[in-house]
Amino acid sequence: MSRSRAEDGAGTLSARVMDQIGTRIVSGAYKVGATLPPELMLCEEYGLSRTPLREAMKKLHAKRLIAMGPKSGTRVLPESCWNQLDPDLLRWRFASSPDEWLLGQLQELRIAFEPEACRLAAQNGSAAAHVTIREAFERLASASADPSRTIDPDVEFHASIARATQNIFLVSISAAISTALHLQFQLAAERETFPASELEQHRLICDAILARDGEAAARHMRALIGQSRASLVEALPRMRGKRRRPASTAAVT
Amino acid sequence: MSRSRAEDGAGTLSARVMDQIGTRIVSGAYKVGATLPPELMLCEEYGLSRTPLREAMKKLHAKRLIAMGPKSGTRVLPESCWNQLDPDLLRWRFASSPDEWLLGQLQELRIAFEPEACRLAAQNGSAAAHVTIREAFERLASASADPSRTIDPDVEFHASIARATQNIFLVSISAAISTALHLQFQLAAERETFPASELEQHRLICDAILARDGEAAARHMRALIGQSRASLVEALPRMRGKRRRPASTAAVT
DNA sequence: GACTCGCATTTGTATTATGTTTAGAACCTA
DNA sequence: TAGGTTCTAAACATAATACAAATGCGAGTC
Repeated sequence: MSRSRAEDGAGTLSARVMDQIGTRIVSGAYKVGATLPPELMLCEEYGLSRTPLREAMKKLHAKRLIAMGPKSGTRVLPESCWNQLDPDLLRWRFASSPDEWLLGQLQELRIAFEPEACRLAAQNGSAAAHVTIREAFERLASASADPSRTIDPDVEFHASIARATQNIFLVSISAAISTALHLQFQLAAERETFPASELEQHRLICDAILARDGEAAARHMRALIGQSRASLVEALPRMRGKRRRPASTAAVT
Repeated sequence: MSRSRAEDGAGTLSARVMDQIGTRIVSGAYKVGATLPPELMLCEEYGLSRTPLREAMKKLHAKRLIAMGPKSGTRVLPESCWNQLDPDLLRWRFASSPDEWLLGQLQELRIAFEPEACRLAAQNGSAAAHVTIREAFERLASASADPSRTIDPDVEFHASIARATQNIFLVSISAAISTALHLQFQLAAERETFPASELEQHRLICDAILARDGEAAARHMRALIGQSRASLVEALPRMRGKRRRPASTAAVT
């Protein structure tokens, strides 16, 4: 009975164990390609029975982090197989090493995704969806004095644009980006006030979408992401400067 | 012993049951928001014990199709929560109703990502990755006489571009797109020969990337996706013309 | 009528036993 | 010795059962 039953966050036992093992995989404690211990050994290590352990394994399997087979054991799949957009996986990544490389990867994803989302939101978005975007912007503007309170409206602003596209895939990707943005904004929340230039950029995006000018909205979104990155790289060195290289993303052809 | 043990495809029991229940959810047999039968009832219905059934449920949970709780039962989550890029989910969608709406959604996703992927592949791609792209193109060109044999090289062409970006998120999205493209190309494979204009467009993309001209590569990719869609909408009416509207993607604000 | 308490239902976890698959060793043959 | 075959056993896959925990819902009470 080494586990005090309340030390981890809430949720079921299988969810907590999935978090633990997932974190260990992402952090490299269980290396890619390696075979992790047999189930019975893991049961003993984490102090639980096979039922919840296997349910945790099946969830990791659904996220494509591991492969299981008789006799061969449970292997950690190469990172190129992982479902990198899974919110849980993103949480584990940010918890493990929110380094410059990860933020750069995220930046590239946003540059690909968000301008086009703006274009579609301007083109396809319903009037009600546009109102939601405007409301999120106004909540952001009214909270801009207190940076810690801008996180939620800022994330919601970007998410509401994605929803306005009426595209299920972009909405789904937006869920991943929202998770990552929330974690990223927490890193950058130490600044004293929300930068006025970024707020202005949000306003330009909002206005362009409501005017159904998709091209301008996309352009302003690109500018915002660029600004956001610039303000982040100067805030990042306050953290530990661990450096990670991909090393396996495009290795196996 | 109602189950003949070989009627379904290969794989574990939990995987097969996950496929069945997932298909039913996607097809609407289990409606969004509804509470599906208790576990013991499902066990009886599918003729198995709770252990593999729950493992299947946990995988659906990891894909965010369902939420489970004591007494409250197992509910089908709204589509906006689903991980729409999961390859399994895409398979179920195409099996259920590969209609014009779904292909339009996919088209929008591709327009958002593949041009930017081309730009990054031209900019960041290693020489080896570029060779891989060229090889995929050459396999495509040499098979262009027999459309059924162009499917795999064509999918591999797009996937190799994604890998060349060295961006884990784009590679992950590419896995979803590859699954969808494979299913989509099978629909369009009835044409007699691979269109010469599309092959030429592939060549332009390939050359632009190898010349590290990201802007041109992106432009040609946009053109290709447009052509691909045009050739598909005329091939689609041969299928049943079921019409589906989203109805819940952007409903809950 | 509102509030509390307890019951019944459903999921969550534990335990044990047995079946199935397959990597790897042992063995046999040419 | 090389090659293939068989065999074994380790590990996962499935089953069956029991109990614990949580919670929606209704009965009972104030």
